[in-house]
Amino acid sequence: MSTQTRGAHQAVGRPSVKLSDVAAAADVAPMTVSRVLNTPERVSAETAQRVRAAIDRLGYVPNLVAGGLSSRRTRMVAAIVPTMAHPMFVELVQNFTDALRAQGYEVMLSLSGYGDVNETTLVRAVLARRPDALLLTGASHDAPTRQMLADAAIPVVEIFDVARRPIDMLVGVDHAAVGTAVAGYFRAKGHDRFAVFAAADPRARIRGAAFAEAARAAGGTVLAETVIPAPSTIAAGRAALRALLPSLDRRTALFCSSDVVAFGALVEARAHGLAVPDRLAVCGFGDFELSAASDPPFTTVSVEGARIGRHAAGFLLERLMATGAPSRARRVKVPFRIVERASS
Amino acid sequence: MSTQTRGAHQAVGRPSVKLSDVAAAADVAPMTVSRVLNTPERVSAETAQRVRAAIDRLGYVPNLVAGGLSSRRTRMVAAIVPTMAHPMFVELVQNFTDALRAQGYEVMLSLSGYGDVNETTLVRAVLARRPDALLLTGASHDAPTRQMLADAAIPVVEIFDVARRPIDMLVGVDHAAVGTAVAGYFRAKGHDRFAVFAAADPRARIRGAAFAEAARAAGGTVLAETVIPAPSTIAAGRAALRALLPSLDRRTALFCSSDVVAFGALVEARAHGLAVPDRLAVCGFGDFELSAASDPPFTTVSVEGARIGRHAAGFLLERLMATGAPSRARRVKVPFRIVERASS
DNA sequence: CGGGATCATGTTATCGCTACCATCAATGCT
DNA sequence: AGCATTGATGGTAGCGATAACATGATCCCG
Repeated sequence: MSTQTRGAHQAVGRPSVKLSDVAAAADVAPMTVSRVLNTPERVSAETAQRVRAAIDRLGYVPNLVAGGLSSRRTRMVAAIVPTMAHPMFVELVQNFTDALRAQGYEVMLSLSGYGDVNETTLVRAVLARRPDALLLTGASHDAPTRQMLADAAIPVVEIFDVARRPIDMLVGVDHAAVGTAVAGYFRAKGHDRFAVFAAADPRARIRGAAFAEAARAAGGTVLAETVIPAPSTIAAGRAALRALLPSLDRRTALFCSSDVVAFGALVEARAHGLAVPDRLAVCGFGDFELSAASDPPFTTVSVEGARIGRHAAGFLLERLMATGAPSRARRVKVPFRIVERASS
Repeated sequence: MSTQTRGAHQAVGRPSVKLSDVAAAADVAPMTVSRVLNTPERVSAETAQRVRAAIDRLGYVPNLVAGGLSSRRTRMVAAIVPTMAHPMFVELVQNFTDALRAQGYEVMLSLSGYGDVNETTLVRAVLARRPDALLLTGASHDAPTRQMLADAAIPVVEIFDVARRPIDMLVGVDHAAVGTAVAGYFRAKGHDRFAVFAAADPRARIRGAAFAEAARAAGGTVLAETVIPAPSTIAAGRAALRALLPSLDRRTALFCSSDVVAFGALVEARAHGLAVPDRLAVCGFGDFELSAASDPPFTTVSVEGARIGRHAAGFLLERLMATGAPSRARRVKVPFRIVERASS
């Protein structure tokens, strides 16, 4: 029937419809079918219509693996985030994905967890798929990772952290400033006894450490700097507060590295009849829906994930769509906001 | 320097290290390098070592795009789930990913949302990347989608729903049975007035409808079948309960299609001084951490996402690793469990 | 001690698509 | 009218890897 010479090699499965089949059916050259799919403006309307009809008739689904190899562009952007259990990341990824999809890129999502997967290994696996660009959470990466990224020569945007020397582009959140700001907020309310529950995650620890430091610098007492296993849970928040109870004989201000932990602490406080905010003032982090709906609703730090996602996508797209303009490093710091509620 | 003939074609960017470069550096044929990476047991120890040294020295990262085209195996499994905002899906995906990773497959995750993305379009985009297998949430798919999946000729597992005629394999949850069981549970507690808040998501609606039907069949009164916009939020649960308040003049049993909604309903109930469980009994769905930590902790339906993920991965792997055994359709129904707590 | 079996490695021919250049017709401009 | 320009389409040559087969070398055992 067709002129294709089917190699003896790899005769597995039914041969699927390919671009050349569509070309034959529409009586045009394969290259023309490719143009209809990728640069339709360079094909005459009637030819395009004929080709589209053939595509529909044959149920052709382009093979982006082949296309990616040939063009050296996979139209895919990889995103490495620690978790999707955190609503901020959900929103971030959603916005990042939407912005890229609008420009014809798909996002390949990889979850790194907290420490259980080796970053170098993960990045290598991701780069093996040859993404056109990469989003990376955090801004401290080891030498082999940085080397691989440099060799890959693709746009990279680091998010959710600040770095002295970013790999390429950065959409950061200043976690130390968050800790300091929360301490300042509590001080302004007259607190002089503090405690902090921080998850065993680099950025949570930075927030916690900065909080403690600022609290001490202001002459306050830091009763505890409790480290909570990542990922954060309500139960861990309850447990941490339970352990702290004996020290809570006077008015104390507590900063939790996550709203989930803060909620747990509040539940435990209530169970022990500890008055909030008179005896224990609480501030969380993340501005999850929970923080507003809890009883009492609690104060928290809000960071707009959506904004980070959009910014990051914008930075990458600027590079990806660049016609000839020199690519420049970009960095932006995303603001945060203390949302005051009844818990403090 | 090297013997490679670099085509004039596609001279973009710095040429990255490729398999043939490693081969040259290690003084072996390209095929041998490929073997070291894919079937090391077929290479002598000393050659393998020499090749590995060259790989490390050159910082070679294999190109899976090229490998995928050549072998027609991408070592990638696609997963389409509606959201990661639901902890059950997070757990499901995590377990699915882990099980596949252990066998050398990576998971490409796509979020379909609830209705905003056209499934056919999404599936086409996913298949264009030629995954070796596919996980699909839900079990009702339109004709074009089914056709594409048939043409793709890859193992497909549908999850979280039951179907009369699954596409291929199925790891289901019987949502109608959930609704019926919850109604039965409430009846056993002497309830005769019922209400249900169900999200505008196919499976949530099935749970809600089955609940209402069973309640009526038992001679009960169904005060409301409230549809909540998907995705579920605490606020929506509060609003729905607020609207229902005028009807709650007598003891009523409420089933919510999500723990998030149930939590919202409880918060609102407390705000209005409605006694739980005496006046309002509540049951959620999902067994989120929230349901146990809330005050009061509330009854919910637990479905093990981890189990679904593991099962689904197992089914796919059975096919993917099949040596020659005839592939058979598989289906399993994952059980659910009503976890009784203080709210009912 | 010889021939088939096994092991380690090399050679060849694609996988399905697209960049680049060539071709040819229609068009614009002086 | 003559010639450069533009637009639509086609032909060719890879992209970087691997399946299948080919080749020697080594091995085993009667």
